[in-house]
Amino acid sequence: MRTHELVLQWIEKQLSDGDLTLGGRLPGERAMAEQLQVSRTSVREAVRILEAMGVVRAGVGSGKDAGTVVIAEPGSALGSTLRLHVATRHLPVADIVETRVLLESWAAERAHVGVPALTEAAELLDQMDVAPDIDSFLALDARFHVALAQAAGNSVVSAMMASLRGAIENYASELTGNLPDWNATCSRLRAEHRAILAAVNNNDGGKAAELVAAHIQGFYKEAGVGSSPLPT
Amino acid sequence: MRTHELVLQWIEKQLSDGDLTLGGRLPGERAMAEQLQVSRTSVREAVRILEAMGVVRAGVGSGKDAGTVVIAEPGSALGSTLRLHVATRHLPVADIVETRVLLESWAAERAHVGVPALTEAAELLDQMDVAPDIDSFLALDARFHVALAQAAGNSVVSAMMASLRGAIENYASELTGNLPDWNATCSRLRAEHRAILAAVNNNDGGKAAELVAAHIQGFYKEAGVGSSPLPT
DNA sequence: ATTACAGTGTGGTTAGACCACAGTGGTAGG
DNA sequence: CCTACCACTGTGGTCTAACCACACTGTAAT
Repeated sequence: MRTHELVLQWIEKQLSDGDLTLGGRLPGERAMAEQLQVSRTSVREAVRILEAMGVVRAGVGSGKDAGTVVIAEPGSALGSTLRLHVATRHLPVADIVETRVLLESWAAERAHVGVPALTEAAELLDQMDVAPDIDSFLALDARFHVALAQAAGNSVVSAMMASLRGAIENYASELTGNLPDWNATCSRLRAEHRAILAAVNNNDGGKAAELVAAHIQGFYKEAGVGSSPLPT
Repeated sequence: MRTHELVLQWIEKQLSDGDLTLGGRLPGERAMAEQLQVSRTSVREAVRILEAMGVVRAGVGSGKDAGTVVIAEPGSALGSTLRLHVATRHLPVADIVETRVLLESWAAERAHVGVPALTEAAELLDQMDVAPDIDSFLALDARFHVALAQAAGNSVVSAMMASLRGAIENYASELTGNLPDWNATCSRLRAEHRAILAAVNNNDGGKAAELVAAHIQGFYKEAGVGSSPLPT
């Protein structure tokens, strides 16, 4: 077993034993190196991995933001991973769209009314009405969909949707070039968003799920990407 | 921007530009360090991150398995990430079970008959009939469910199911202690697996989806975990 | 009381060295 | 001629020792 994996194992044990909790600080890199009888290099490689996984955040200097502290951001970490794999051309757009439909319609059907995520979703819709350009509109759009998914209260589904956000923004941005009339599409999307949120707040989960599925598939169809599943 | 992030960016560009493809080799660590005018340490940290993401695999020595080569294993990478976050107690079991039901019933309904993954699934069932102990049975069980999910041909859903595999094995192993009679449960599970596979091969997607959902929820219910969604 | 500054500890980065490993190719012995 | 051996080469893996920038902290001078 490689040295940095040993360090990783040690830190993971501290986590599952509860010796390290959310917001807690890891010992300094030099201290860990001495305690585990390894070089600081190996400790650093382990920390780098944890950082990439969204488990810790490293900060220089001293005080509140300094040191290596435990965080919980699986979404952004899974997002970078997906982005890298998309770069290797091994995750087709159609599959991402299909997965979105699956996750989001499920979440829309089970959204808990009154949850903070829905308030955030409503605010995002207001911001989208005055978005200055296409890309900022799409960024808000992606955040709206993530917020909607969070409303179902399943942390795994939330993390997965958050991880898709980056990919969604990218592809949406590329596909807008295929649209005949952005202004018309934009207006339609905004109306659909309002209808979805209304259905959710009205406790009409079934309708919300249908609307979400139609909303997502409608955009990608219009932008020139079919929604039919492709074999890997 | 930190130095290793610069290296990461450079490698990602090589990937999206197609200069680096699946199975391709990265330049040696020393060569990259010189080319980018950074230290070998920084290059190594970047490579370490890519390795954690399942984008590359590092091998010592020379020849076929040597050097740092581009692979595509988002599943195992996402799996480790999820495992770490479970260790921080931020991903409840109930959410994982719920997500399994969602992904697997969807996949069962859309499984493509005749695809290699289904052949593998059938072989796994045969091996489960002669599994020597509980843990190896559960390991095969988890692989069976992943294979089933792959049959739908959506690479994103496949990667997500693969990433859940580790968590599934862990929790299933812990929960078997709650079962009144393992032998009885094991027989039932085997029969249910056969029924699911038969429904899939019979092109009866709807029935397969129902059976899968009942199969997963049944086990966790029997082992003492409710299937009701919990707020985060 | 306020200001300026040296001190301390953090992660970030670098250079240079050595190791184990696995193939390659030359060479000595059969 | 063939075989067995062995030095060579290039890979990632690890380690040491140093320096940097940063941000806070305590102290001393104003």
